[in-house]
Amino acid sequence: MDKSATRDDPFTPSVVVYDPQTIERKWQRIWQERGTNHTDLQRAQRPFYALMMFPYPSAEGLHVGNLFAFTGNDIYGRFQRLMGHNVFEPLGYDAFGIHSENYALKVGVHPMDLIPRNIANFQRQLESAGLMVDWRYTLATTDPNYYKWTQWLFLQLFEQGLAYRKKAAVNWCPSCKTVLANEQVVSGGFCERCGTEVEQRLLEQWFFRISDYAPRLLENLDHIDWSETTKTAQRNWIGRSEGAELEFETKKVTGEECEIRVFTTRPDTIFGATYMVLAPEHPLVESLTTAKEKKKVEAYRERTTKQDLVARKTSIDKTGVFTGSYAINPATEKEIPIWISDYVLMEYGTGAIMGVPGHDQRDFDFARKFDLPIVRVVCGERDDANTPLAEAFTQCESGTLVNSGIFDGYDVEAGKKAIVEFLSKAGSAKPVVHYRLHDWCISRQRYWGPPIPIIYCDDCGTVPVPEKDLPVVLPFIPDFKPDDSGVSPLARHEEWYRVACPKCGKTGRRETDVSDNFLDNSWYFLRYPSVGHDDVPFEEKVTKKWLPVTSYIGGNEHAVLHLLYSRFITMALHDAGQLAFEEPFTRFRAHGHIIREGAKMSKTQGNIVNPDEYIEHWGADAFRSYLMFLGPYEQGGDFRDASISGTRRFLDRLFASVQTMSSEGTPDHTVMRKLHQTIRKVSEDIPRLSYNTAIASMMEYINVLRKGERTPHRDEVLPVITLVAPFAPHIAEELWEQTGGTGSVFDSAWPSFDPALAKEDTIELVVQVNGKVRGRIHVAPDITEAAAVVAALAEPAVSKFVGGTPKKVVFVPGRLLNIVA
RNA sequence: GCGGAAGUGGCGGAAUUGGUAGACGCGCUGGACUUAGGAUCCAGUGGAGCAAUCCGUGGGGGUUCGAGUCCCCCCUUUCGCACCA
Repeated sequence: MDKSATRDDPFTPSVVVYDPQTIERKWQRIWQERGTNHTDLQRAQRPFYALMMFPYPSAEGLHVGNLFAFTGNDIYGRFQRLMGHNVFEPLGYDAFGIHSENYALKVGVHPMDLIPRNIANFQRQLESAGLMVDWRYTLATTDPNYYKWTQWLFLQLFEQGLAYRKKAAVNWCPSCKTVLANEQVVSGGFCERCGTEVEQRLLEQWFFRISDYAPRLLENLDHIDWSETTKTAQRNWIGRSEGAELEFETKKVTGEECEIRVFTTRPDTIFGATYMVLAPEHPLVESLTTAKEKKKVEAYRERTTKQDLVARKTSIDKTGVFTGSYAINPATEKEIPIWISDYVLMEYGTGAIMGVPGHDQRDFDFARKFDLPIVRVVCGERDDANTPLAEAFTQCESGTLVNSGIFDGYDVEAGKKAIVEFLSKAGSAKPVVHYRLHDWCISRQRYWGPPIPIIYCDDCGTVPVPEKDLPVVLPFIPDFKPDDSGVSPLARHEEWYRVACPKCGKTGRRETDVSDNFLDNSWYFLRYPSVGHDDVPFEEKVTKKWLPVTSYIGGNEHAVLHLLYSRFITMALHDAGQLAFEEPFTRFRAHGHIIREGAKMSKTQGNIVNPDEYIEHWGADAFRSYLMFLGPYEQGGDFRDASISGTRRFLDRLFASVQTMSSEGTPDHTVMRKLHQTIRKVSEDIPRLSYNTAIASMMEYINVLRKGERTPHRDEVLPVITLVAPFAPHIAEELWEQTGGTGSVFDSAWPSFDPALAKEDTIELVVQVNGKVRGRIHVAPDITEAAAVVAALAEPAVSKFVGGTPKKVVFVPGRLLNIVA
C-alpha cells in the first residue's frame, strides 16, 4: 500500500488524492451539461414525487437548517432513483410575505429588486450543495405567472361560497399606522418596531370556510401515512369537542324576551351554573345592560377593544362587569346574573358561557373575585354534597352528581346524556359537536403579496375579477411604507385602485388587501409539474401522473397551518371537480432541527453556520454527510465543528480504498459477509430516514475493509460507491467513473442484497445466570436449547454461578440463554 | 395551564419486537511512520478495583428469568398553543 496517498503530500503527484473542491465543481458542471437531474415528466414509468418544503429566500442567504432539510429529502430522492423510480425533486421559493417587506423597509431596497437578488444567491448555494433538483421546474410565488393562479384559487373558493367577508379584530399600531402580525407584538402588547402600545381594530376581512371541512380534515388523518407527531398536532388544532348547546331565558331592558345560547362540554353541571358570562363583543350585551350599569359596561368594552389580541389572551387576572340583567337557569329555574368578561371569547362556541364555578377553574377564579355563589354539583369518591370546594373539582371519571334534583346519583357521563335529553324536551338544549378550528383569515393589510382579485362597485357590490383579467398585477410602488392615512399601501395608488367594474363598467374600487402567505404555499406542489403550462394552474395529464405527492418532508413548525391549509385547498379543489384526489401528501415526515453546541442558532448569538464556508473547507459531500450523521433526522441534532472531520475522514478512506484496491485473487469471505450486512442495513435505514445509523454502518464497513492495513479487493469496494451515493453524490460519481462505470451512478442500480452471503456461520450466544451476563459462547446459529445449556455449563465462568440443576432455562434462539439457578 | 418530543460515557449519539447497554463519530491515551505533525496508519478508551467482581441509561417504586425499552409516582430540558367553555 502506498502510504504517501494523503492529501497533504505535495511530493507524490502521481497518486490521485481526494480533492472535493475539484471533484464537486466537475460533477456539478457535468450534471448540468448532461441534464442528469432532469426528469422526463411525460415519459416517466415509475413516477416518484419527492417534495421538500420550499424556502423563503432571505437576504442572509441559505441557512444551514434549510440545507439539513433539503439534504434529507435529496438522499431519499436519490435512493428512490437508484431503486428504479423516476424521481422528481423540484425546488422553488416562497418569496412573498412580511419578512421581505420588513427587511426591504429596513435597508431601503424595494422587494421587487431584493427578491430576485436573494433568489440568485440561494440558487448558487443550493447548487453547490449538490441537490438533485430539476431546476427547469422551479417557481417563485412572487412571479405574476404563479400568483395569477393563486388569485384564480381565490376565485374558485369564492364561487364555491367558501370565501366570505366579515369583521375581525387586528393588532393596530397607532404610531406606525399599520396592522401588526401577532409575532410583531412584543412583551405583552407593544409594537416591535416603535414600542407603542398596540390596539385592537375591527376591519372587514376575507375568510375561507375551512371550519366547514373540520370533520373531514380530522377523519382523513386516520388514513394518511404521516408522522404521528404531525397528525397529533393537527388533531389538537382541529379540536373536536362533544357537548351541548343550552338556552337561557332572559329579558332585555326593553322587556322583550330573548335567549342566550351557550356551548358547554359539561351539561351535567348545569345545576351549578350560578351566573352567565358574555364576551364583551357579544351582540346582546347592549340590550341587556341596564341604565344603571351602562357606564361601567361601556368603559369595560372600550378597554377590551383597546387591548391588543395577545395581551387579552395572555392576562391571567380575571376582570369583568355586571350587566344588570338576569337569566333563568333552566334546571334550577333560579335567576342568575349576567356578566361580561374578556375571558370569554367571541370566536369560540357561542361567545357566551354558563359559569359553573364549582367545576371549572376559570369560572371558579371569576366567582371568587366577584363574590358569586359556588355550588358543588359533582363529588368524587371521597366527598359528599356538602364537602367545601377549595378549587374547582374538574375530575369526571369518578364523579357523581349531587345537588342536581332528580339527577342526583348519576355519574358524570350518564348525567350529561340525561340532562341534555331532559332539557331538549323543553327545547332548551341540543347535543352539538364543536370544533376549535376557526375560519382562515386571508386578508393582509400589506403591500408584498398577491392582490385579492375583487372589485367593489357601488351598483353591483362585490364583483370577482374575471379570470381573463388575471393576474391582478401588484404594482411597483416605490414608497410602500404605511403613512398617516392609515389605508393599505395599494389604496394610495389611484390609477391602480380605481378600476372599471367588470359587470357594469362604472368606476369601482379594487380590494386593497393582499392575501396571506399561507395561500401562496397551500398549492405550490400542484404547480411544479405544470411549470411552463401558462394557460392552466395545473395541467390535467401531468397532474394525474405525478400527484398526489409521493413523499413530503418538512419541518414540524408547519404541522398545523401550512399542512392543514394545503389539505383544505386540495379538498376544496377536489370538490370543485378540479382534482381527482382529496389528500395532497400521501406520505409526510417531519424532520428535526439542528442546534449548535447545545444552543439555538441565532444572529444575536452569532453562532450561525454559514454553509458556504463549510462547503468550501470540507466539501459538500462531507458537509452533507455530517449534517445527516449528527443526529436522527426526525429529531435534529447538535452541530459541532469538531466532528465534521469524522465524516470527511470516512470519505477520504473510501476514496483511498478505491485507489489502492486490487482485482487479483478473490474477495475475503468475512469482508463480503459484512458488505452484505451493510447493504441490508443501509437499504433498511434510508426509507426510515435513519440516516445517521446508515452512515455509521458504512463507516463500520470501511473499518472492516481496511482493518490491519489490508489491501481491499475490488469486489469488496465497488458496491460501497453506490451505497454512499445518496449521501455523497459527487465523490460517488467520481469513483464510479474511475472504476469504469458508464453514465451516472444514479442511473445504475442499487446493490443487491444476498441473504446467504450475509448469514453468520457461528453466532455469539450470550449466557446469563439469573439474568446476569456470565459468558458468551460461539455456536452454530441453529443450536438447540439442550446443546446450548451443555456448552454453557462447560464454561467455568458460567458453571461457578450454577449450583445444582437449573430451576428454569430461558432460551432465545440465536441470541441468549438464561439459566435460572 | 394544555399538548408534543426528549433525558444514556468527557461530547454528538446507537440499541427495529422486553434479550450482550454504550454501535459509529468526536475527543482523549499509547504506539508506528516522520526533520516535524494540528497529516496518515495501528491499538486502547463507561466508572471503581491488582484481580475475581461490583456499580452503571434523570430520581423513586413495580411487573418479569431478564427493563434504556412495559406500568405507577416525581424531577428536569425543550418545542408548539395560550382562558377553547
